[in-house]
Amino acid sequence: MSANGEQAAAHKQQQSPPAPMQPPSQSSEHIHPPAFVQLAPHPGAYALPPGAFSPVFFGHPNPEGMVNHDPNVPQYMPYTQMMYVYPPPIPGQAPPFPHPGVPQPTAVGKQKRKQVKMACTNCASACKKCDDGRPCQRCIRSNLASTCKDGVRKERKRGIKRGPYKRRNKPPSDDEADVPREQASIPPTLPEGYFPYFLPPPGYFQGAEGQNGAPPVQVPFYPYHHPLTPFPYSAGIPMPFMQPLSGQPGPSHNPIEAPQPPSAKGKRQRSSTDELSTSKKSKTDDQRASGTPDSEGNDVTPSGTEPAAQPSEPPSSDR
DNA sequence: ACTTTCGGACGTTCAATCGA
DNA sequence: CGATTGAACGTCCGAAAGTG
Ligand SMILES: [Zn+2]
Ligand SMILES: [Zn+2]
Repeated sequence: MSANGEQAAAHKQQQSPPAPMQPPSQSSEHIHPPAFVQLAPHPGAYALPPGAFSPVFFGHPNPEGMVNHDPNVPQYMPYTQMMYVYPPPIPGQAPPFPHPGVPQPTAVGKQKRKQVKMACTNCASACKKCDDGRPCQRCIRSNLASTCKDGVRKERKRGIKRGPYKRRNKPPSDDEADVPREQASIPPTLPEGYFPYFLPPPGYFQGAEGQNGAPPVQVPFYPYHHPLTPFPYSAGIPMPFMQPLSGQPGPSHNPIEAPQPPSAKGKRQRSSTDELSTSKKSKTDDQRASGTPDSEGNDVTPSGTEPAAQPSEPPSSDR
């Protein structure tokens, strides 16, 4: 199948993949009720993104749950660095709106899939996820390491006429017509140490809005660690998930969780003419003995020691 | 229940085309 | 000639079919 490039141009949305950056183990019973912190209006010179709130103090709701038991660290620590407070991403789910620390979903809230540059022949024929190692992890588990080798990429056809291209889009003219006015007010780059956690949609904090657009009085506080901004209470702290304050159907704001209609594809009938399966594989498969593949699609080793599957391809793309 | 197969969504590459 | 476009080509998700 992989050789057939005839694809319909219409890309229909597929089920959203599980959210990445899932902690190794997480249980819903670790969810804490949100604590609340007092907020103050943004004192700085930078405009807050719409919907962002600027807390002055951060505190862990439950000192028992703190990982940092350093007596020098106050239980309710003044956090002088400017931050925006938003609900954290819920493990296993995509955040209801963009969140740093979660790989940026596409505009429709979908996480981009990462592919290896070249799958081995075994994985390619099985249409399964490969990795950059040779032998790849899947072949190792399937005792196919001896036959694990790169496939040969076809040479692209040349001389194909393509017809006229669409008009090239000009560099955005002064009147950035496409940019919604609210977004245009957001500084393109926040100052160092600032990062928008979430931009809750309007009405997300139901009843929490202040009068005349004034900052809300209280918002739930969630410990969350951003890699660029050390946070005193970060690792190991279970993250409660934001629920709408009252009467709101929870996941409705999450575009990822938009209810998918039951599969529209018709039933697939198996064809007996199977050319790919001529190279028979042994009877092992990815998820075997590994429980389930992790959210990223990386196979998880039984021992739970992820074999550093992604050797982080060189940032420069060949060209 | 587990394994295998594979339809099709979607990511990547790169030749054709465009515009300066 | 560099930038952009967009289709060819590729990976692999996820569900159905097969198997014991
Ligand atoms: Zn492989
Ligand atoms: Zn392999």
